Order: sequence, then structure tokens, then C-alpha cells
Amino acid sequence: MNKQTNEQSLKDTRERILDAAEQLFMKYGYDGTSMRVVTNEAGVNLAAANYHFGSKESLMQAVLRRRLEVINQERLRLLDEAEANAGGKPLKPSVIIDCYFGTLLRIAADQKAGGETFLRLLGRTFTEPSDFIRAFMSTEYADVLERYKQALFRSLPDVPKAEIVWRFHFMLGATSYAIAGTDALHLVTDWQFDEGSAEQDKNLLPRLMSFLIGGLRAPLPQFENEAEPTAGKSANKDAAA
Amino acid sequence: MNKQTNEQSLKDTRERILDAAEQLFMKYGYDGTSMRVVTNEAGVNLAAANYHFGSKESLMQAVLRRRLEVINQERLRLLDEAEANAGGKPLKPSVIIDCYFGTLLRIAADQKAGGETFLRLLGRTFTEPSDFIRAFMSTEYADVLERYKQALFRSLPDVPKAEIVWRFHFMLGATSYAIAGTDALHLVTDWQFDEGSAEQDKNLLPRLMSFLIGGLRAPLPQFENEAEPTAGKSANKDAAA
DNA sequence: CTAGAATTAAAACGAACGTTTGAATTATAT
DNA sequence: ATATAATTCAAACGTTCGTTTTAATTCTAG
Repeated sequence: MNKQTNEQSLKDTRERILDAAEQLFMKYGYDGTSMRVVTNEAGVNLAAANYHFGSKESLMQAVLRRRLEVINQERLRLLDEAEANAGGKPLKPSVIIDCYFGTLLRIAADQKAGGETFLRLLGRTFTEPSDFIRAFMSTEYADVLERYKQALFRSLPDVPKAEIVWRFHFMLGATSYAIAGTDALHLVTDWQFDEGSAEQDKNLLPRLMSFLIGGLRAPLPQFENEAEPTAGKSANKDAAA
Repeated sequence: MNKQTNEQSLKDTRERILDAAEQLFMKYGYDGTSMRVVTNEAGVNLAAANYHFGSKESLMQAVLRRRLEVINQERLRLLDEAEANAGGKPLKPSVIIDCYFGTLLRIAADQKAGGETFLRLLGRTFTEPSDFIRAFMSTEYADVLERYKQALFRSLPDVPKAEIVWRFHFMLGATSYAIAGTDALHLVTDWQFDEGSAEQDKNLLPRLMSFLIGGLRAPLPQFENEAEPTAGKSANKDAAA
């Protein structure tokens, strides 16, 4: 066998494990997936998983990191580009939202293999019970989230920062659900799409984007306990403007 | 011991198991929680769980059913009441949303024990990997979801039903996240609330409600592939009106 | 070609899992 | 009080889990 075959078979083992793990973690969750079914699905020996990744936890992190790196790099690149084009002026909220959530959905649509699978895995990852997963996500997302938060703060200077953070959180939730579950959608509708699942994915981004921006720019809430001068209404106007 | 003690100790075993299971399922998920830690936490014998509930799956269903029954009954009651007061006219979207999502958060805030815990468990349940859990939720929610869908259809006659269903799905996601994770929120902010967690819960409902209604009534998306006559803009106006 | 490193393979490790068993205990009712 | 049912208990069932071990095999380099 030539040199290429050697390198390829080495890379194949790692990547076959990653691909199988990605699919199975998506379908059955971290706790619901055993190393044995991963290696069986990948067609490799059981010990190969621990040899290449060290542990099940590290395998999960490798699965997540492989895709998150390109997604978050693209997110930072697009935000840099948008801010450069804006020339010092604050970005429109819709542009920021599109850079963040649009990148996620577009990359998932582009990647032929594993893209949609990873998208659904990612949706579940935020609510995974295991501490180490959430801790990993937290560090993996730290810088890109900080950049986007600051961009939103500049974009909506009259909206309290706490409100922006909450609404960003709500947007994450809506997006996670949107991508995590065609299954979860069946809770809401039993009617089947005429155009098939391809239609769903193609129209999901504009649908979701409209919803997110509508939520982000909604009038500010009125809290029961707070005094309510007329200034409150002007804050509403700023947020909705 | 008197008769009350007997009945009480019987009920205590079942309810102590339910309470412990609720907490542990919330913290560690279904697969991450063993019958042994449940019964240890409840202070009962291991076999008592299988004696009273038959299996781990049935225990999970009992945990969910105990709270969902009162929440969904209240949801139907409030919708009946609102529709009776409206006298045949369609309800405002904000009223429907408040009956559905507001009930959830208010009940959770009222119940002294387990309310908030169950809320966070529920948030995770929609993305649980186990098939039987999602199947159970589907049947448990079937009628109340149908009622609310029809109410929204009547409330927004000019918005395509597919759009309403999708946006209801987005709203479920945003709400799930909002309640499932203070942890997930730490992904977005590292700043601590001055008023403590009580402040979070108290203001969560108005915050979330503003976001949801803003998203529900956002302008309709424009799909790339569809022809775009001026009628498209009027549909937007209807949705935003 | 050959020594050494990298990878794969089969087998086993102890621990934890959901569930069941059968006896001991407690409550209920005549 | 006594028989019957309901519940609790300690112990064990067989299975699966993540990981490790040790030997065989394959690749790499001098």
C-alpha cells in the first residue's frame, strides 16, 4: 500500500468515529450513546475510540469542536466585514442577527455531510444535562458571544443592556428549537409539508429571521414594580424604531 | 399508629419518589439519572420505585403527568373563559399567548415546591432524546395544542397557517430556553443580577411576553423563490397590524 | 531490510445499570 | 385476633457501561 493509503486509513478512523458519534449523539444524546455503538457504526474497533480521543467526554468535545470552529470563525469574519463596511457607524440589528444565526443555518445547509446532523446536535447541546458539555460550550463561545453582544449594545443604544442579553437568549432558544427538532415540530402540527423536507430547510432561515428580529425589536416590557413615567414610552419607541 | 399515618406513609413513598425524580431528571436528564439515586434521594428502598411505578419510563411519565395535568387544564379553562368573554369575536394574539405561556410561568411561580424545578425539567423534556418521552408529550399536549392553534388561526386570519405554526414553534423554543436554563443564560452573560434570582423570575414573564408577541406579529418573511406581487406587502401589513 | 513507533485487535476489568425475587413487615378488614 | 392484602426490605439477577491491557499488526525511517 502506498503512503496515501496509510495516511488516509489513519484519518479515516478518526473521522469515521467523529461522523458516527455526531449522528448518534444527535439521535440519542450523550448519555444515551455508548462507545460500543459508535465504534460499531464507524466500523472500527472499540479500543480505537479511546486510543484516538482518550475518553468519551473528549470524543464529544472533538465532535463539537470540529464544526464549531468553522462556524464561529465565519461569524467573526462576517462581523468584521460588516463593521468595516459600516465605517464606524453602528450596525443594523438585522445585520447582526443575520451574521450570527444566518451563518449557522447557511453552513449547515452547505455542508453536504453532517451539516444538518450537527445543527440538530447543536440544538440539543445547549440543554444537555452533562456539566462538562455546557462548560465546553461556554468557553468555546465566549469570545464570539462577547463580540456580538457589544455589537448589539452599539446597535441599540437606547435599549437596556439587560434587555438585549435576555432577548439574545430568547433568540438562541427559538433557533435551537427550530433546528433541533423537526420532531418537536410534530408536537405542534400533524400536517405534512407538500414540498417535502427540502422546502422546510430552504424557508426556515427567512421565517426564523423575521421572528427573531420581530422579537428583538418588540416594545420593551413594563414591569409591575417599577415607577412608570412617560420616559418609559419613549424607551419603547426607541426599541421599536 | 393511626389510620392517617398509614395512608400518609403510603402516599409519602410515592410522592417522595416523584419529588426526588423530578429534581434529578431536571438536573441530570433521564438517561443521566439512575433509579438508585432517585430512591436514595427519596429515602426509600430501591425496589419501591418499581413497585409503585413499574418501570423507570413509567416513573418519568408520572413525574411529567402530575404537573402537566394541572397546567394544561388551566390553559384550557383560561381559553374557554377568554373566548366566552369575547362573545364570538377572535381573541387578541397577546391574550392567547398569555393564556398559554403565562399560565406555565405563573403556575411555576405559585407552587412553592417543585414548581420552578418542574419548569426547568419541562424545558429540557422537549429536546430529550428518548423516543417514549417525546411520544408521551405529544399525546399529553395534543388537545390543548389543537385548541390554541385554532384560536391563533382565528386571531390572525390573514397570516398563513403554516407561518403561525412555525412561529408557535419558535415561541415554544424561546420559552423552553428561558425556563430551562439559567445555566444557558450564563453562556450569554457573565454579569450577575443585582436583585438575585427572585428578580429574574418576577420579570421573566413580561420580558418573555414582549419578545414572543413581537416575534409572532413580525412582518412576514419573503421567500426567495416565490413571485412577489404587491399583495405580498399587504400580507405583511396584516401580520404586523 | 530492519528497528522502532503507531495503530488495530481481542479480551477482560470493575462498576453501575434496570429489574426481579422472596422473605419480612405493616396495614386492612372480618 | 386472625387471615388477607399491601408494602418494605435486603439481596441478587443478567446486562451493559467506559476504560484498560496485552499482543498482533501495520506504518515509518535509517
